[in-house]
Amino acid sequence: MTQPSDIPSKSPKPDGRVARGEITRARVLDAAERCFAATGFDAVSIRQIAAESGVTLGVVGFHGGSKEELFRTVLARRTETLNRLRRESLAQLRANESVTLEDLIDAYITPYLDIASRGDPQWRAYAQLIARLVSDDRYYPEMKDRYDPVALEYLAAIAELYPKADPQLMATALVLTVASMISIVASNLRIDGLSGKPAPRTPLGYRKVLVDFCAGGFRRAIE
Amino acid sequence: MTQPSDIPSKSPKPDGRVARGEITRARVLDAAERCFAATGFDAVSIRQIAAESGVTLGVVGFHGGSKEELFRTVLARRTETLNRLRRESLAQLRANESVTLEDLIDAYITPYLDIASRGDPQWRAYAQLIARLVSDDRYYPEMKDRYDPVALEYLAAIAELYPKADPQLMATALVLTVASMISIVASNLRIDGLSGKPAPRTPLGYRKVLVDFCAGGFRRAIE
DNA sequence: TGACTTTTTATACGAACGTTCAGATAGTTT
DNA sequence: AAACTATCTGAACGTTCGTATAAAAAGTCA
Repeated sequence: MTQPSDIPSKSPKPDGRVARGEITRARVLDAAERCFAATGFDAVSIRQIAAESGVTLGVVGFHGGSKEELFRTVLARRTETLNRLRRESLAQLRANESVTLEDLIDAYITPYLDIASRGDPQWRAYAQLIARLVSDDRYYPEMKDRYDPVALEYLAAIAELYPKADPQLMATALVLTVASMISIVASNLRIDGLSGKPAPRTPLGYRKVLVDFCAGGFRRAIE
Repeated sequence: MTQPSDIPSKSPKPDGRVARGEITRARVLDAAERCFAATGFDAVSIRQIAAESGVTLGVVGFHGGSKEELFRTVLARRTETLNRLRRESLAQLRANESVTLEDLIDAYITPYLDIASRGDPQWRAYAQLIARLVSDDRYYPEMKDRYDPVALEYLAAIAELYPKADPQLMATALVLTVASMISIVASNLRIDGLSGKPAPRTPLGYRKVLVDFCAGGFRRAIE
């Protein structure tokens, strides 16, 4: 079930063979990703990560460095892929003649819903890890450099549709859009609780209502 | 500056005098509230809370019990007040002839923005603590019983305006509304980063754009 | 094969953790 | 004043934490 990861190995040998420890390293990072996503940085111990990845304690330090370094490595690992997906969605839209606000929001949101809904549990873990961090200003300086550039590209594209809109209102609307998007990934529980029926199983099941909500809110907020 | 707390003391003596340790207990709970809000449950040590409240280590245990108990006490302490504010807002609306969706959303989110913007740093801390917890399914079972009843009252009021709307879509829209509301309290930083200008200083400054966004999104999502 | 590098094991260290408690202190009641 | 209860102090307990490291094992290259 685990599809091949699209994360480049750190140091491939010139002849193409990966270094010996690369498999172990991936196992450690994957386990760390799952643990950090499940309970957050502080609640996870190196020993838990070691047990989860099936290696001994020292190996985690050998491949991951300090706990802080390990955490930042996990954070950084998949951002480029996610950014690329979002940029591709945007480029694809630009090929069309008429682009709506709904198209743009859908293009921004769907890659994230997509990876959170994939079969690959690692991508799901990463999506949940991000959801855990956005509510914490401690990690913003780090996230800023990784995610804001693409967000600004989308803001620029939206600004073409609404040239007279206040930039600050648009930035706020985008932040609210992201918060809505992430809340869907972070918790499926509450929607179940508030409506009688069981909610969709995967984040992708919320794609339509999410785009509706965010686009409707966005348009209303900036006018 | 610290205005009198509206939290009832635990065990007032029959003659009205508070028990001796009640002041200390409040100091401990306040300090715990600030610490938990700042960095989350796991990153805070009892010793930090003791230092923050200016008492010795044992006193924290004496008044707060175990760390888990202390945390749950802090969580529970202010919920009734917040629920009361929201119920009062709703009751005030019902006195009016015509109530709009905007009115209802404003009535729901304003008490929260209000306490997060107050001078009292303890209410601000509590608001941020809540923001930290909603993204964590571990605490949902606990939060559910405290907050969902009032949320359901608002859902019912909205349902009166839109009798034909799908309950599940409405529940989803409310969850997205709450997520938007909380994201404003959780982080002021990103909006600054995405627009050039500095953002409003307090959450209340976002009241209008937030109501616009959520009401516009809500109406669009359920139709 | 033997020298060399990379990886893994097993263990240890000091620090910090949550919790407990006997005894000191202070306030209240008789 | 004496007995009593509530509160606080200071120190200790056993555990777990992150990190470091010497030595063993495995793999690579001459």
